[in-house]
This record gives sequence, structure tokens and C-alpha cells, in this order.
Amino acid sequence: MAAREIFARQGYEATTIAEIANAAEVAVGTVYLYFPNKREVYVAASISLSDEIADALLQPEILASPLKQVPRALIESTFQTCRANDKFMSLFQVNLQTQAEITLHQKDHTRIIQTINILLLHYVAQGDMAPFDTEMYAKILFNLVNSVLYDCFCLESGASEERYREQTIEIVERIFFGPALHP
Amino acid sequence: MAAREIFARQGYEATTIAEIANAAEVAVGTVYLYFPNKREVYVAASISLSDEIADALLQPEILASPLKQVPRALIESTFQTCRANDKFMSLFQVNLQTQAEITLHQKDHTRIIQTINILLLHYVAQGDMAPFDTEMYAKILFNLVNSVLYDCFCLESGASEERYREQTIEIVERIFFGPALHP
Amino acid sequence: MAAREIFARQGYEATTIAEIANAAEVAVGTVYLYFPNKREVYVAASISLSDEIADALLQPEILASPLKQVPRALIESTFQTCRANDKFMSLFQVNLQTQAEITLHQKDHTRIIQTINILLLHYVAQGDMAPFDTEMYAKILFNLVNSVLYDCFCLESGASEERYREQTIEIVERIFFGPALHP
Amino acid sequence: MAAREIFARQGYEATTIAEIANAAEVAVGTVYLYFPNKREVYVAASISLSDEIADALLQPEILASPLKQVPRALIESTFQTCRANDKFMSLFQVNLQTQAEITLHQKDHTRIIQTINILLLHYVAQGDMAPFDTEMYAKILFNLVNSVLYDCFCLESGASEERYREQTIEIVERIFFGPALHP
DNA sequence: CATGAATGAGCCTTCATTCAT
DNA sequence: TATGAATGAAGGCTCATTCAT
Repeated sequence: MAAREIFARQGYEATTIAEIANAAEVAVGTVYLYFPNKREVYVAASISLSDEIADALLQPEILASPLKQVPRALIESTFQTCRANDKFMSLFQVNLQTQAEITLHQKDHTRIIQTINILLLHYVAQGDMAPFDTEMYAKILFNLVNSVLYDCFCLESGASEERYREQTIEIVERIFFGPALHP
Repeated sequence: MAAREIFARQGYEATTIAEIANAAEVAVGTVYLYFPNKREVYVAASISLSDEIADALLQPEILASPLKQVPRALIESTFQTCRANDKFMSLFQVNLQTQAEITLHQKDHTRIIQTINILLLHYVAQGDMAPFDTEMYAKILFNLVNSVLYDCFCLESGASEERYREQTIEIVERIFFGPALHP
Repeated sequence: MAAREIFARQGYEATTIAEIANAAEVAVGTVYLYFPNKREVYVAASISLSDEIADALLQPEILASPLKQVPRALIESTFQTCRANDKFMSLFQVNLQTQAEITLHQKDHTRIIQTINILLLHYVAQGDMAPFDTEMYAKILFNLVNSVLYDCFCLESGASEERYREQTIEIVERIFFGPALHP
Repeated sequence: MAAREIFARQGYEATTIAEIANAAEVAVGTVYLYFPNKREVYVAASISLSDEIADALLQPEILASPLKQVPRALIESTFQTCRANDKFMSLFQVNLQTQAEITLHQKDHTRIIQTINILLLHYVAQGDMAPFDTEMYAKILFNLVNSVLYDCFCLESGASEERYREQTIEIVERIFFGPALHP
């Protein structure tokens, strides 16, 4: 949807349905054939970006790599997708308002978090890792990466991407493989 | 400011200056004596919440504690402040729009991040920790905690606070003190 | 036409062509094969109700009755038709806007008024009644009954139908046959 | 209210709030300080016309006249007021839609009908008239005059005012004082 | 004849902002 | 400093109408 770029550039309020319709080369009324109101256009635009990032993350070849390579592969893939969509990244942090919107967004996240969770459970079962609260770890790791992406691409427009990326990878690898900072 | 509760409950758009004035028991015009426009009222409300959380974090007694206790103390203090302000937590994730707003928010964050950075540099200097990119670690740790707080208090209304908190502490402690998950 | 019920229930503005098409189980476009625009659908619906009432009024057997029975027969017949159509009665008082609409409606009324007029002229010619302005009397009597019907069925939903009907009959009979209220 | 003329000339739909505000020489927003929505502006305009006609009807000097002069005085006064307001007369027959609107209009009418009713009861008590259903007569007489006014001023633009007026008076006087049309 | 997706003009309404008091 | 009535720009949304199928 063309709405993505406009919402991302101007924010929710500053964007009018007329602009969106214009960008999509349809009439205003046509937008309302597919969305009941402006808010839902916005949410849909935001979801579609989340979906794209999720898809990048969930590539089977990454998940099938040797454990030691997984953190780097996942994080690099995500950064790459975000860089490719940097024009839209401000849609990444929607201000959710209704419970319906929250639920919709969580559905997206749950999809990713569950995949990570399953991966972690798999490693624990194989004895590659000591047992731990895999679900919450998946959640927190996901949030960690998300918020770093927001900082890196929305607030700093991708300026220090490499440093953000490498340090994020380092931290995640440190959690999994050590060494601890304090000997 | 009474605006905080209203903005937090209804979001930016759905809140009118009239409502804010009403809640503050002043006239509409009076609001404009102190703020040049609605957006700034919003930003101020949001900043004032950030400040409160920052203040909780930067208590000297926490920073002066033994290294091993610092992660838990910081994170517990933050969770406690957020729990006390849970009505306002949706202000936590403002949708920033102008560069001025971004700068303003980053000023807040920088204050905290720099404090953490200085702390980390101090430990490195003392030989308590191996050298590393302390500034980026401070940033990422800060973001990690921030996004967990958002998840915990905004999206899940504080339902699993303890689990969120304990696992966050565990992860941060693991980064600093180990052990790694993978032996 | 199914439009009648919808217009009657919701009024002109609140009714959409889509609703009418839906009720008539045809497509929106089909409505426009038979009517050039929404207004005409409305006028047609209204006219069709007027016609029904007019038909009830103009039954030959009523007009051929003995003079003394005519007022009661006419008024009873009208009330009965209105009661049968009470769901549609709010169409009875259309807000006419163009001269064309006014003319169309007057055509309906003229048909009835002329019938009554001819009847009255007939009685005058026969010496059953003193000469008078039969045309205006027909008009006024018609209006009298019309406005009572509106009051009775639209404003009061037919609650006091009998009282309305009997008193209307009494007044009309008093005009024709006396006695005057004031001796 | 200046709205009266515009609504009367163009009808409800064809009239915009902007036009009304313009005619009243205030801003659009100002209209909404006094009326919650367009419909209420319309109803108020219509009510204000009804009130004016009611006031003309209820002049004490008319009601205090000798019985024989009352019908003519009342009807002449009403016609005169309507002629003076002929530009607005199309507001006279509003299409009522909610129960609230119906109630509001009936309040107007009840005021007049009750005055006539009291007058009639007074004459009956004095023995000037035989007992009868004064309330329903008041209602029907009021409706009779109303609908004649609508015909005369709205549909025929006052063209045959004198004939309408004189025949209406004649009919009402015939009801009260005779003689019946049929000897 | 019938359809119904697409159109886009147009209007009601809101509400941030101002300014005379 | 405080007020709040008045302003009027602006936009979400509706829906009558059209036309390609």
C-alpha cells in the first residue's frame, strides 16, 4: 500500500485520506471501500511493515544454521530489512489505542516470538543450553532488537547502523555464549 | 500536569485542549499562556513522565552500590516507578514527529544513558570489567529495559510484571556476570 | 415499491439508494434504470401512497349512496385505508421542493377534489343543497380530512383513531346537515 | 433567526450551515455554539415561525370578542400573519423525524388548541352552544385552518388568498351558526 | 436489462487558536 | 494573569450517480 510511505513521512495526523488516495491513484471513496476509517488504513500500513520484517526474520535457512551463527544471522537479516525499508520505519512504533489494535500487533509479534521460543526449546532439549524461561527470553530478545532498530533507524536515521548492529550482536552472543563482562 | 492522565487515556488526537483545561480547572486560554500549542502540551506531559522514571533510576544510593547489586537495583526501581505510574504509561511511547521533539526526547535519554555509561567506564577503569563499547552498551541496555517496560505495562497492563522483571534482571546479570546459556 | 417502507421509516435524507435497492432485491444501478434520481424515487413512493388513498375514496358505490350516508362512508373508508398503511403514513406529508413536485402532487389531489366537487355540484343541481363555492368547499373538506389523518396516524400513531374519525364525521355532517352548534 | 428564510427558500437538504452562518453574519463555528447540529437549527427555525403564528392567534382582544365575530377574527388574523411571513411558510410543514421533534411541535400546537378548547368550553358553559367534544373540535378546527394555510400559501403562493380565507370562514361559521348546506 | 465497484464533489462538524475584556 | 466566546480552516466520510462488464 502506498499509504505506508505517506504515513511514515508525515505521521498519522498530518496525513489525509485524500493524499493516500492520490498516491494510490484511486478516488477517496475507493479507500473507504477497503477500510472503514482512517485509523484502520494506518494500522494496516503499520502491520504490513511488521509483516515484512517478520518474514525476513523467519527464513528457514537462518533457523537451520548452527547455533553459534544464529544470533548474528537473525540480527543482520533484520537490520538489512529495516535498512531497505528505512523510509517506512517510523511506522514501526505505532501508538496503539484500542485493545483491538494491541491484539492485532501482538499477533504479529507472537508469530516471531514463538518461532524464537521453539528454537530455544530445541537447543535446550539438545543439551546445547541450560534450561531457562525460553518464552520470556524470546520476548525480551525480540524487544531488545526492536528497540535498537527504532533508535537506529527512526531516531538516528540509520547513521550508526553498523555500530548498533555489531554491539547488539555482541550482547546477544554474550548472553548465549559468554564471556561475561565481569570475569 | 493533569494533561498527563487525559493524554494517556485517550491518546493525542482524541484529547482536546478544552478537556485538558477542564481537568486542570483553568480556562482554555490559560493553557495557551504556558504552552504555544497543543503538541507542546503533549510533549511536556510525556517528558514529565520520562523525567520521573529517570529520577527513579538515577538515585545516588543505587549507583554507589556494589557492582553485583546494581542491575537488580536499577531494574527494580524502574519497574516500581512504572507500576506507580501505570495509568500514564501509554505516554511512554510518544510518536515523535519533528526533529525538535526527537532532540528533546533524546536529551532525557542521554541523561540516563550517560550516567550508565560513566558507571560502566568506572568499572572498566577499576578492572571490574573487560573493556568494551560502554556507550553503545548503555544505550542498548537502556532500550532493552524501556521496551520491556512498554510491553509489560502498556501492552499487558502489568499482568506478568514479576516474570518480566525477574527475567530482565537475569538477562542483564548474565551479560555482566554470566554464566552464558551455552556452556 | 419497497422504497415506501424505508422512506417512511427513516425519512428522505436518512434513506440511501443502496438501502432501497437492497430492500427491493435489485442492484443499485437497476434503481437508476427506472428513476432518474433519488428524489423521484421518493416522490413516486409518496405518490403511490396518495393514489392508494385516493382509490379508496373514489369507490363508485360510495359516491352513489344516498347523500346522508356519503360523509361517513367517505371518511370511514379513508381512515380504514390509512390504518392499513399506517407504516407508510409519514410519507403522506412530503416536503415538496420544486414546482414540478408540487404540480405532481396537486394532480393527485385534484383528481379527488374534482370528484368531490362534481358530487357537490350534482347535489346543488338537484336542489339537495343551497348553491355555494363547491370547488373551494371540496378543497377545504379534503384538506380537513387530510390534516386530521396526519395528526391521527403520523403524530399520534393511530392511538385515538375512533375519536378522530367520529368527530371528523360529525363536523362534516354538521356542515352539510346541521344542526349548528350555536342555536 | 436568519436561518428561517434560507431554509424556507431552499429546503432542509439544499441548505448548508455555511449559508446560514453567512446570512447571520457569524462564523460557522458560532452556529454550533448555539445548536448541536443542523437538524436542530431547522427545527428551531420552524418552531419560531409556528410561535409567531400562534401569538397572532392568541391575542386577548380576539378571544374577548362576541362569539359571532370570533371565527372571522381568528382566521383573518392567521391569514394576515401568514401573508406577512409568506417567504417562510414552507417551514410550516416540517417533516418531523424523531419523537423529540414531534413532541416539540405538539407543544406549540397544544398551546393554541388548549386556548381554543377553553374558549369553546366557556361558550358551552354559558349555554351559547350545545355540549360537544370541544377538545377534538379544537384540534380539528386548528388542523383545518393549518392545512388551508399550507395549501394557500405554500402550494399556491397566496394566489387565491381571499377566496381561501372567505370560504374557510364560511365553513367554520356554518359549523357554529349554520345554516346547514342541506336544508 | 442488470450489476455493483468506483468515483469525487460536497458538507457537517470539530477544535486549535485568538483576543477583547 | 485569566477568561471563554468566537472564529474558520480543514478533513473525514457519505452516498448519489455512472459505466464497463
